[in-house]
This record gives sequence, C-alpha cells and structure tokens, in this order.
Amino acid sequence: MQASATAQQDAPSARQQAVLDAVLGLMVEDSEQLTMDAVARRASCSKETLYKWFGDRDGLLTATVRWQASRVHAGHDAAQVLDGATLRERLQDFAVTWLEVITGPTSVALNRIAIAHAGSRKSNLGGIVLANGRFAIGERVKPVLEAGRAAGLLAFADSEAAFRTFFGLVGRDIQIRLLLGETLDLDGVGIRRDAGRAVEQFLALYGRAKPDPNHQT
Amino acid sequence: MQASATAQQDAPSARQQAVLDAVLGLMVEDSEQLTMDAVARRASCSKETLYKWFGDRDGLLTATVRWQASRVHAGHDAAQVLDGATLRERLQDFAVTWLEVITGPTSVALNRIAIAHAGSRKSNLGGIVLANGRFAIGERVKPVLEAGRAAGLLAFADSEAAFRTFFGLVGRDIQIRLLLGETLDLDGVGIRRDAGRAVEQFLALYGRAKPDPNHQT
DNA sequence: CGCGTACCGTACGGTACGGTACGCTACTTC
DNA sequence: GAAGTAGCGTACCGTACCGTACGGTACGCG
Repeated sequence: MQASATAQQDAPSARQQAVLDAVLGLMVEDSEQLTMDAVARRASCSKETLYKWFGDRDGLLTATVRWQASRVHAGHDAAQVLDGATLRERLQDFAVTWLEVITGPTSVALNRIAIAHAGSRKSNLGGIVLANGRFAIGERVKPVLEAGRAAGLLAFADSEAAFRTFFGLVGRDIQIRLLLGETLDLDGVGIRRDAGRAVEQFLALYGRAKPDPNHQT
Repeated sequence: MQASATAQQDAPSARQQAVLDAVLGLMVEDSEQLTMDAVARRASCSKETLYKWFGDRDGLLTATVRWQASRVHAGHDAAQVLDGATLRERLQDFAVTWLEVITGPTSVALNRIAIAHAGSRKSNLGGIVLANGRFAIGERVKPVLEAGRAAGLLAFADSEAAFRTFFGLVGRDIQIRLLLGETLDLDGVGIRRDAGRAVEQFLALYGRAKPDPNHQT
C-alpha cells in the first residue's frame, strides 16, 4: 500500500481537495456533526476511501487545516524603497487582511477545532494553525517593520516585540469574542476603519518621523 | 422533585463545590477524558447524584464555569481621587491580574471547553465565559478610565474603544497562542514587565498630561 | 425499631461514532 | 474482451460514553 499522498506533505489531488472542502463546509455549518459518515456523505465518497487517503480522523483534520492554510498565503512582494505613505499602506493591508481572516467563518470554525484538540498530545492541529496564522503573518510583517526602521520611519529595538504590539492593536478582543460564540458583524467598512485606527496607533507608538501630516484618525 | 440547586442560579453546597473542583481538576489535567464516569470517580460520588444535582452533562459544565467565574472576582474598590501615579498603578494592577488569569491553566482549559462548545446552539458556555472574563474586566476598567479622563489625565471619546485598545495592548497574542497549545512560560516577573509595557503604551496613546516623567520602558 | 432520605458503587441499556470488510460499478491497460 | 484497479455505497464490529436503574449503607425521625 502506498500510503496516500495527503497523509504526508504532498499536495492533495483535485478529488481530495473536494473532500477537504466538504470537511470545511461541515465545520462551518455545524462542527458538532463533523463525523466521518457525514464527510463521506457530503463528499460523495466512501469512508474506506477517506481512510485510505488520510489514514484516520486526525489525518483528515490535519490535511484540512493544511489545505486551508495553503489558500491563505496571498503573498505581497516587499517593496524595497519605503516612504511613510507606503509603510502606512503596507501595514494597513496587513491589518485588513488579518482582520478579514480571523473574522471569517472558516477561520473561526478551524480555530475552534484546533483549540479543542490542543488539549491532547497527538495531532498537533494547534501548532499548524499557529504556524500558518499568527507566525506566518509575523514573518511577513517583521521585514516591513525592519525596512521602516532602516528608512528611519520607525524606532524599536526588537521587531518581534513591535510586531506583537501591532498584532494586539489590530486584533484586540475580536478573535476571542468570535471564538467564544459572539456574533460580531464586521463588514468591510468596519474592518478598514479598525485597521486604520490600529495602524495610526502603532505609528504613534513606534513612528519616528511624521511622513504624512494629512491623515485622518 | 425539587430540581437541584445548582441547575438554577443558587450557590452550590460545599459538597457540590467539591464536585465542581473535581471537574476543574480533570479539565486541567486532560480535558479529553472529561467523562461523567471520571468525574464521579474523582469526586467520589455516584453518577446518579451528578444527574440529580446538575441535570445533564451540559448542566455540570455550566455549573463548573459559573463556579470558577465566582472565584475570579477579587474586587478592587475604586479610588475617587485619581492622580497620574494612581491611574498608572490601577491600570498596572488590572493588566497583571488579567495576564495572570488568562495564562493560568484553569483559564486555558475552561476557555478551550467553552470554545469547543460555542459552535453548538445549546449550553451557552461561551457567553458565560465572555461575561465573566472579557466583559467583567471591561466594566471594571472603564470607570477607571473615565475617572482618569475626568481628572484630565486621559483623553478619549469612547471608553469602550479605549478599553479595547488597552485589552489588545495587554493581551496581544498571548491568549490565542496558549489556547492553540503553545507553552509560553510567563512567570510573575515577565507578567509584570508585559503589563508595565502595555500600560506605558496605553498612556502614550491616551494620556494627556505627563504625570510622572521618570518611568522606565 | 421501622421508615424515609440521601448518597455511593456498580451494572446495564441505548446510541453514536471510528474504523473495517465486502459487493458492485466503471474505467484503464494490454 | 479479460484482468486489474480505484472508488462508491453499505453493512458491520467494537468501543466509549451518556443517562438510568438497582442494591447497599448511613443517618435522622417518629
């Protein structure tokens, strides 16, 4: 038996992706009835195929988390030259993207599953979500911060600490409230407003020069 | 049948509190095996008693969350007169307390349970945790902020928005990382340092007068 | 002493779900 | 067209766990 592509790191086939999308759909609709039978029914495949492809239930969940993570990475290419307006714009982009991700129903459902499984030792779903969420965006934001520092626009000693402050200013209590079941309705306008406020606050804390005096709070 | 005190709002008896503490212990140790049998064994009581007292499994979990919540409220009395040093100290106290709570293993375990159940309609564990965590501390911090504004020390339009910024500066990514299974070791020193940094950043954003120029970052 | 009450320990029923086995169909390959 | 294979649908097994029932014990009370 050539134990199934997706159990390892390989990319899932189109059919397998359809199965994983079915899992995501069930997660969002009602994570309670996320059973192997339900997945097989939703994906119109047999349970035997599920087990052949993904090993066991944890393998299926892990593959689903990886699959969703692989779709989030819409990469921005770093601009080398960085003036104040560009820096603000880049930070705003990151903040908007991050808020859109964490407020999305898929992210909420996925984080709930990962958190629920984080108590047990096996099946490191929490680690995968962290690596592809919090840490992935950190690794993308920190170079921007450091470029801002190199351009004399920002002042900080530890880029990790600076990013964590940015993270807190952007997310605040939103994610925990959503995870605990509150239904915040944040539309695109609200997200952009929140992101803008966070960026202004971050620049107020870490900004060195005032690159663009005509900004709105 | 006089359906059991704890199913309603009444305070649990001493014996019932022991049962709820057993539940908390099991949650912290291994939330996977949080079964009615395990609770009965741990608490040295019969399952029949559990069902008589708490109705069903959700009732037991709800009573446990309420029980834990009832222990967190160590009330600070508000000081009426507020100078800069006192304001900073009060905020520091809140930040330290909050960080101690969310980094504690009981809080992590409880939040995991509540988040896992937040997907389903019945048994509003998430709402209870939110009400006694995030919103309870908000209701205690906002009067302090408003007193600070009344004393001319702070400037903000919306105390809720100001508190949410404070919340974000204090918590940053700590709670989500803990919930997702990362083991951050924050001792008392680290917590106080984090809290101090958050307070200074908050005052830098919202402070009006500079009450004490000799502070360390 | 007899009775009711409260509770412990344990055994049992029902069920849901993870995982496996098997029959069948359709498609590829020689 | 025969053989092999991938995969669907379904039936099945074992087990874990929720919820209940039952026997046994201690204690208060008339």
